[in-house]
Amino acid sequence: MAKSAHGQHGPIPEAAVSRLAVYLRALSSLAETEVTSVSSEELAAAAGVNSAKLRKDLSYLGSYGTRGVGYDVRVLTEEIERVLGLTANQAVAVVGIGNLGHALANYGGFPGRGFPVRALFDVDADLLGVPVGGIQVSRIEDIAEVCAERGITIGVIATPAFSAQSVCARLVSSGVRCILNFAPVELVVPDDVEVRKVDLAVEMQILSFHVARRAGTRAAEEGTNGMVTNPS
Amino acid sequence: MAKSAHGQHGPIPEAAVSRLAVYLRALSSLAETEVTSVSSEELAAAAGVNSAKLRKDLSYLGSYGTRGVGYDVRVLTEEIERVLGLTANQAVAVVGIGNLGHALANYGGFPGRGFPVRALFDVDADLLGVPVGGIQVSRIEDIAEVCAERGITIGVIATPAFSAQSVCARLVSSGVRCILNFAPVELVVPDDVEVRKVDLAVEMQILSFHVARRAGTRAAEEGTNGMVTNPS
DNA sequence: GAGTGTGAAAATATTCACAGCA
DNA sequence: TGCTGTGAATATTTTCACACTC
Repeated sequence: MAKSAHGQHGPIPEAAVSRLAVYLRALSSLAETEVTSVSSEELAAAAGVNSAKLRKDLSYLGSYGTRGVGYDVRVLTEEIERVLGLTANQAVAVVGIGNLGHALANYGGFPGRGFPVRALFDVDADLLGVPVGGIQVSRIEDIAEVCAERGITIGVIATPAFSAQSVCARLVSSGVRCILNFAPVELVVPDDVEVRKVDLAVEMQILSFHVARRAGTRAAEEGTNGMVTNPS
Repeated sequence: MAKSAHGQHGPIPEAAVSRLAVYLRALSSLAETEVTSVSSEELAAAAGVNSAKLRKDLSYLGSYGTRGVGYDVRVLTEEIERVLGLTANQAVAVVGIGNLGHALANYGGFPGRGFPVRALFDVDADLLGVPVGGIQVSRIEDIAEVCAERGITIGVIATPAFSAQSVCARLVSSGVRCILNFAPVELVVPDDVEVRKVDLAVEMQILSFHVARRAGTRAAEEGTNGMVTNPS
């Protein structure tokens, strides 16, 4: 068997995957300027990570840089896109056309292209057939049919919490294997389905923790009292 | 010095903090039923993690369970809220009242209470003074004044990428130390400012990677079936 | 008996630091 | 000389497994 000099070596660590998308955006910005080559130092700065981590992450893809020079913007972009599976377009369905669903539908293809929204679903009869962002809203009951018809591969759940699990089940039984969940519940899915959750309340609470901690720390350092229990 | 049996022992690992908020929601659901006590096993299932991890996470807060019994829902809820700093309400400002900003403003306090939206900002003159979700939109130039006036502690950036950094700078110089960023850029902030980023394109791309990988794996295994890929 | 709390082990992830190539 | 690619060292996170308490 001929061994290629390029190509993915082994499984890419999850943590690295989630940063590849970030590098990709940084590369896009560069591509818009006249820059054709970047060093790990520069790209890392643009992506907000340190350069050793960036080089390590890229090393999982293979060897696409040039020692003493850096990375070719075009080559690296294409390589990351290939690894992330962005060469084939994924068709997206958004379920739940409330405030958030509306916003998502109007994003029109999700920033960073490659993710055209191709179907919208809601229970609200008043919305049926109404075009949002150029796409008509279909009935939840028709998820299976419409998803099959339009080749949906990614489902976005933007419904209230109480209906998220049932919507999810419908999507899964329609063959959707990737789900982005904005509803504040833990979805139960088969092993071969990938779910990612975006939870605004959780993000806010994490921020809240950091404000609180900082305030506590500051009070402690203030010399006088504080709510501090932190024995360091 | 009297040593309390309770209270936080040391610094709480970042990974644990980000799950506390998830446990909190699971606890809220339980509180709505008549359940007053849960085991780590049950709570872990509701939160989508394994029970060892949950127990370890909770152990960073101190010892709030009862051996042989479990955790008191009320007590644990209060403890997590205290640690996350949810006892004091954080006032939120949303900057950029486009599709997404609109949706965020209408959330009205962010699910999971404790985060009332108290200010909205946009550059669009047509929006000035228009109430969205009950709050009037103010001018970006007035960020400093309005934030001080309303005691804003958390800023949410929902502007286009090109204005995110300048909006961020305004928020920071107005004293805001926590930022939730929806714009697809890496914000540069002083060390004492905490930024969390929510990036829909990145989430989609990570999902895309998993579809691609699955498809690849399946193709490779075609013939001899089995979901076994793990070379252990 | 049942289920927490936690050291110790294993797995992951990050950072260092430098050999090796353009 | 300059910068990549990567083993080795370190730090963090997860998991195990069991002593301990109710």
